[in-house]
Amino acid sequence: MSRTPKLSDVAQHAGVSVPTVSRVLREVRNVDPELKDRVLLSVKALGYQPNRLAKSLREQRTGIIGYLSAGDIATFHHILAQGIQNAALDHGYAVVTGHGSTLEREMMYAKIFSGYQVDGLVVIPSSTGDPYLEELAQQIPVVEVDRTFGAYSRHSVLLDNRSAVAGAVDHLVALGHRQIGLIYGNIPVSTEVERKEGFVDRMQHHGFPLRPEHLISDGFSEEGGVRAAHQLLQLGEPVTAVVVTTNEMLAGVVRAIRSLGLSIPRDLSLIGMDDTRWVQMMEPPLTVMAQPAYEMGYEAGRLLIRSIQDQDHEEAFPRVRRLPAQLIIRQSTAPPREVPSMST
Amino acid sequence: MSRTPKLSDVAQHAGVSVPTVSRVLREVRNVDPELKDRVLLSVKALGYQPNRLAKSLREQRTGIIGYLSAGDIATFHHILAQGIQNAALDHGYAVVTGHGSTLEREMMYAKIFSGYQVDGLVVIPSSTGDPYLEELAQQIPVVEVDRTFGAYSRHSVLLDNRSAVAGAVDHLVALGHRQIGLIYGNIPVSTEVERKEGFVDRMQHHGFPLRPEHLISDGFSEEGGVRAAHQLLQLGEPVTAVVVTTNEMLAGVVRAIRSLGLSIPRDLSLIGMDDTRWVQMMEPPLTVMAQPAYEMGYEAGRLLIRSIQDQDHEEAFPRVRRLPAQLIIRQSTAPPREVPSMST
DNA sequence: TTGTAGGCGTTATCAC
DNA sequence: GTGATAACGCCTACAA
Repeated sequence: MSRTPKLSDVAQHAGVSVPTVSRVLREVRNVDPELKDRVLLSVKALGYQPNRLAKSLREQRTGIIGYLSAGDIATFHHILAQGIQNAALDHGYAVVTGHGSTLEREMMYAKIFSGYQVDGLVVIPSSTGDPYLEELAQQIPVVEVDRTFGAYSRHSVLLDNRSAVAGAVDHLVALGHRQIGLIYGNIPVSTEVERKEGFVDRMQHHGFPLRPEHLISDGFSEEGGVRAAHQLLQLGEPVTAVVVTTNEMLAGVVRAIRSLGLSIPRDLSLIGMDDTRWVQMMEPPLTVMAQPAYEMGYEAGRLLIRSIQDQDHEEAFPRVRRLPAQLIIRQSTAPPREVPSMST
Repeated sequence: MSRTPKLSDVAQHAGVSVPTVSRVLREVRNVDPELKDRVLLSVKALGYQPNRLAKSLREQRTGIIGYLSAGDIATFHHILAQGIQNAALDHGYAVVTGHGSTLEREMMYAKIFSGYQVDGLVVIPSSTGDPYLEELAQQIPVVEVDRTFGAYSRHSVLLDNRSAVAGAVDHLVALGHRQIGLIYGNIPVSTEVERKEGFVDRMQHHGFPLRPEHLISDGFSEEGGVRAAHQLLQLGEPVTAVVVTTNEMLAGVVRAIRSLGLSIPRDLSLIGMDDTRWVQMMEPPLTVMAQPAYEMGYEAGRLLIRSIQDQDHEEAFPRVRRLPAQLIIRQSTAPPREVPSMST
């Protein structure tokens, strides 16, 4: 007998045929109760565990989904991954994970996933031009999460970025701010594009003239945030409030504000994105738009699995699912100071 | 022809036999250069991709390793996971991930990994009594990382917890502190045990009398940190410095210190564990013992894969690999204030 | 050097 | 209701 027992071992032990054991285990068709008992006893006795590999090969489906993340290593994407994990677990799938924030790595993982015959893929895309991913997307369902380029998949689970930023703007406007700046990342990813557009739209909705110099984009990093903040805050006509679209840049903005000797929220109101711990522990705790990271992950996993199991009715599915952000008001936002040059 | 081309399709296309194609692709044995070219051309033409499932079934090894994490969702374990991912990628393995911080989920994942025939497993154990994990560990190599119960595996990659805490103590002692408190988690996990022991040993090494009331343990959470800090700081004979063994509790300790109106480091020096962003963004930035999270993950992955590929020489391997922490001095530690009651 | 045959562990199709 | 038999895609003898 081999190292681990297989169906034929159980069959021999129980004195029945291999297919009978298989049928008992899968509870398919009727099996004589007595034989069934004998089989189950033998399974217990031998400690039989089914081999998913053989099952997968035979059934032409692995029960594995891929998760390819190009996200940064901050908390948001980690929590999102938990959501996917749990959705998979709840539906009997396993997750093989890859992390690739460059096109090269994304391509490597696309090949790997393809080789492992994953049944579907959740992806936070890093680029818009991965030929392997495109090919994969034609063979199996792919769900984009967090960001989209619209190229790979028919389905996506995204934040309602426009509403999120609009909510931030509304909050600041209600406090009395009129000169509001936006700091965002300069890479053409959907989140950044939508957040910027949402900002512009909402400012116009409120009838505020839009000053191009109040929209600053820079690198998607802490350093980018530092540079953008310096640029924005050293204008002749400074803003009284700033919205920052990414957590990474937010950290840089905070550092810059400190180094300029400005006080939050006395001199400047600040709204960030993503409710991480440091945002809560800071002095003062920051007002942010919180993303439902776990829910986004779970929803992406669930949508993918439904998509896998339902490939016929595919067309009926929604293509894009938007989840709302939540404004969490802390102490980094307050009414603007009276500006002497304007009030006198 | 089936949906995706297989070896026989390539063979037919190239006008050779199946094993020839296989041999060309695996670059094993000599193949006539002309046939080889024809085969490679056909592979390209058909877009053939090997099916790992069949390969795995045949070879009795999957090239998949499991990663079971019972870690929290803070940054440390996420970075560690990146290390494992990259070690796997570098050696041609894929990673299927599970997250289970309870015994129940740990058992579920152990079964899943077993079913997928993973070649090995890296685990941050959540408990000491998972029968499925124990069984799995007898069949495939298992490496514990971050913490150990010593029950599942012969190998582990851990922080040098004793030295880490000793370094923190030394730093505080050099600043002039004598009354140093320790706040640690009250669950019997190796990290907490070792850190506490390291603290006690080092205090005794310096010849300072150890006061039991200066060693406070509480729940492994922010709330636990709050409670522990209140308990420690409201003693008759208060400490001038505190070492906190976990990031979660550290957040609670900071909150408690603030609510008590104490100033860091004027009234109290503070050293934490784990160099996360919030620790850097805080006012003042905290002095911490930084863990080499990525390296720990990579090392665990590498050790596991070596272990998988080298099952014969297994015995020669080291059982425990300790990686050093690094003291990062920021502004939460300073000499203690002169205590009037003692100096006058 | 190349091809043929058999098997990895499972499920599906058919007789019985 | 049950048991042979074939097949999933690949690799490894062994024979040609």
